[in-house]
Amino acid sequence: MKIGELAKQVGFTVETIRYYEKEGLLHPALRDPANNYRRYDHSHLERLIFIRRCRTLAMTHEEIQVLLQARVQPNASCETINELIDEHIHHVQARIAELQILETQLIELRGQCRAAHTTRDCGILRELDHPTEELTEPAVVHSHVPGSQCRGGQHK
Amino acid sequence: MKIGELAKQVGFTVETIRYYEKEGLLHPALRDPANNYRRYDHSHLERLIFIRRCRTLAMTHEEIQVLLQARVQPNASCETINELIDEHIHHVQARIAELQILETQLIELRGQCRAAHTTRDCGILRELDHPTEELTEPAVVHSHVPGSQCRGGQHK
DNA sequence: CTTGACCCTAAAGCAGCTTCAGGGTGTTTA
DNA sequence: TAAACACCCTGAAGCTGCTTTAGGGTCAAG
Repeated sequence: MKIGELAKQVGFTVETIRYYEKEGLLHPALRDPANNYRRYDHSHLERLIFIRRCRTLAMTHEEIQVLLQARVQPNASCETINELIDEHIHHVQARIAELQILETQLIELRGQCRAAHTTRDCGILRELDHPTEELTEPAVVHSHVPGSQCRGGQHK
Repeated sequence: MKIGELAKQVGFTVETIRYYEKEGLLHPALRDPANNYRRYDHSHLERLIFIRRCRTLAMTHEEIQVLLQARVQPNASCETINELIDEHIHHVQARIAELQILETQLIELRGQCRAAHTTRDCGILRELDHPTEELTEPAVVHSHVPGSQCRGGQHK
């Protein structure tokens, strides 16, 4: 099948599939000599479903690579896999904990200004200007789960 | 003071401070004519502390810009600020909910393989290969909070 | 024979930095 | 006085997982 069909079946965009090929997650497809279109078979589809499942579980490409490797070594121990999942769970849990602290702090902050005043008298701005003790600690330190690299202030 | 000193006082790296200047979060510093070094005063320090606090609370630069704007308009209504914080809280809460679903799914998955077998018999790989009903739904759809853009599989 | 749906590549964009390459400045110490 | 070392500068690339854009072929239907 062609890439559009594959995309539809598996629920990725065609761009994503091409991207996965470039990244080495998906084996390069054979090309139709006539027009250079990619041609896919059932094994590609299975692999993509596997990948999709892993991404749904917020695994990185690196983690997925490990699992894909393991998948083609039926006689190896699956301990690596268990450890990978365990670690991943820990990351997720750590992230949740961080965000819960963040939530608490934000609600506390929000409480500084219940009614609408002028910004001059806004308790929120005041709080942000002169951080209170217990609100000063970084809520979000670091993590590897969903989007850690992008947000969450780990200042140094 | 020079940038290194400022960095130490406020807890950012010098690179981050220069980056903030380039992004427009921080006003460009005056330069020492002798050597072109940046020179900072107390207002820069205050502004950076404000920014740091906001980043600790995982706000985007865009959100911080809004707050910084508001900060210099003492007579304006602070309703915008309240709304911004409220929305931010919602994002964080939504993100937590997503991650909790993810956690549940991962633990369920992990349960498929308690002892270490060969990968051939690994319940985890089996599950990833042939997704079960209730585990098929995307746990992480989207969000704007801490790192949404980077991770979390929103396939299409 | 043109319209529209599909395919291709390479490069840039997103967020918020960090790192690197390449090069000055300034103080201290041998 | 010269080397060593800490600090400053700029511009560009790298990180993650895609998405978007630009520019261009292929192919079936009307």
